[in-house]
Order: sequence, then structure tokens, then C-alpha cells
Amino acid sequence: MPELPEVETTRKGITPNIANQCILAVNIYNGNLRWPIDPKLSEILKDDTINSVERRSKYLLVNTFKGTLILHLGMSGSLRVVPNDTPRKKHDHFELILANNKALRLNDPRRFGAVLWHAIGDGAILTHSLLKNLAPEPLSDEFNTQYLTEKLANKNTNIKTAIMDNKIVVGVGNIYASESLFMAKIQPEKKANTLTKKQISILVNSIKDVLSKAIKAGGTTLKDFTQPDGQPGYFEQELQVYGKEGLPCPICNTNIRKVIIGQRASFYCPKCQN
DNA sequence: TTTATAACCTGAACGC
DNA sequence: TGCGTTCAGGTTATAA
Repeated sequence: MPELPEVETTRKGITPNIANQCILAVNIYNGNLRWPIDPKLSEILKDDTINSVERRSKYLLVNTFKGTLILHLGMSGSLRVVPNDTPRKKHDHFELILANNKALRLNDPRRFGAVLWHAIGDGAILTHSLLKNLAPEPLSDEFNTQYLTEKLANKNTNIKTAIMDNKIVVGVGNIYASESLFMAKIQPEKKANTLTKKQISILVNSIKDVLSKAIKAGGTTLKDFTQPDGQPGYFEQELQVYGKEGLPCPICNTNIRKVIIGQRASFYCPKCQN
């Protein structure tokens, strides 16, 4: 489910409700996520206080005095802030009970998400094994034409797989990869090392553009993404090609085509993108 | 070393 | 109604 805009929307939604709150209790209902949740977390976090919530790639970093709680939503995860007496839903696996009588709950039907702990004594959070090899943020100045040109020079794979590679740029998932390539008029199966500098420049701007607009719209609602307050994201209405096989291209009316690239559904206009 | 594929897991949508 | 098949936003582990 969640790509970068959804994670960023979640971060903005939960922060005012949980920042500066003391953690009264931690409940682990099913710790069997991508990696098991450390059962000692309940003891570690009790009476700790949340300072801030940051985001790196699709990871949410909940900073406390004692360390950082690393959260990942996987394919189907979502975080909600609810009154702490709200009945638990199916697939609510983990929650923080806070001093303001609210609870931060992680719901994740497919359990591809993660809840990990990085103590303050373990060094800087960005040295964590999951974070240390991540490429630049797509909306940062570091992600620019020169950078991407160098990265793609020896990439012998297709451009869609390349921009979804966390070692090239983070946060571009399956939906926004298709959308960015449509905006840049680049065929998704094109070899990454055959793009011209001009195409790369347009692609960089397209990725930034698509992600920024999606964040403004509160993310994309497909199967099950809602914002932390329960509101849907509105970016789905702005999708140009994703999920639109057989429908007319918004630019030229040619039917949108679907092709499987790296086991993922990909959508493009055969006339506009080449 | 780089790239492609399989795997993790549940549920919704679809076809028969 | 019910059963089997297919597909889904991500990432890692393994194979080639």
C-alpha cells in the first residue's frame, strides 16, 4: 500500500497526536511481522517519552529519549491514532498507549510491516543496517540530474526497475514509478543506461513533481489506505495511467497498455512513451 | 558484482 | 452459494 506520499501523510497525521506524549504501556498483540517484534519493547518503552517523528525513505522514525522506534508499513500496514478505549480491530498487531488517553495502533493484514528498536547507545539512527545503504530522498537537492546520470550509466536493467531501486533513489514505489515515467514520456522497459541526459533531467523533475502532488493530496487511496484520521487520500483521482489498462491516454487517447516488469504491473501509453 | 526470481501473508475480486 | 484462481501499494533472501 504505502509509498512515500502515504508514509509522509501518516507522519504528518500522527505527529501532533503523539509528540511529547509519555508512553504508559506497549501492547504487542501479534509480533509476527516481517521480523519478530522484540517482546522486551514493552519494558524498554514504558514511561519513555516521544520527542518527534521523522521519515527516511518509507520508514517512520519515532524518536524517544531512549532511542528510536523504526516503523515500516509494508504492503498493507496503516497507523491510526484512536482513543485508547477504542475496540481493537482485526489485524491490529501493536500499539502504544499514551498519556493523553490516545493509542497509536499498527494494523497490517499481510504482516509485511516491521517494528524495530534502535537504542540511543547503538549509535546514530542512520547507521542502522536497514537505513545506512539507502539512496537519497527523491525530494532532496541531492537527487538531481547529475546524480541520476551517474547512477544509471552502468545500469543494465529497465528504467522502471531502476527508479524503484532503493540504492538509486528511495520512496518511488510501483504506482508512482508508472506515473513518473508517463509524465516524463519514457517507456518503462527502456534500458536505464540508454536514456539521454535530457530524458534523465525530465525524469528527475517528474518524480519530484508526482511525489509532491501526491503528498499534497494526502496520498493515494487504493485498496486500504486512509490517512490517520480516517480520511481517504485524494491522489487516486489524479492518477494518469496506473490501473487504467485499456482506457484512453489523457494526452493522446491511445489505449493505455499494461505490462509486467519485474513481477509488477506497469502501465504506460505506447504512443506518448518511447 | 549485478540482475532476476521466489518468498513472506491475508483478503478482495473474479470466473466457473 | 461456494470453491479455486489471481492479484495487491514492499522488501529481503536466494539463485543465476
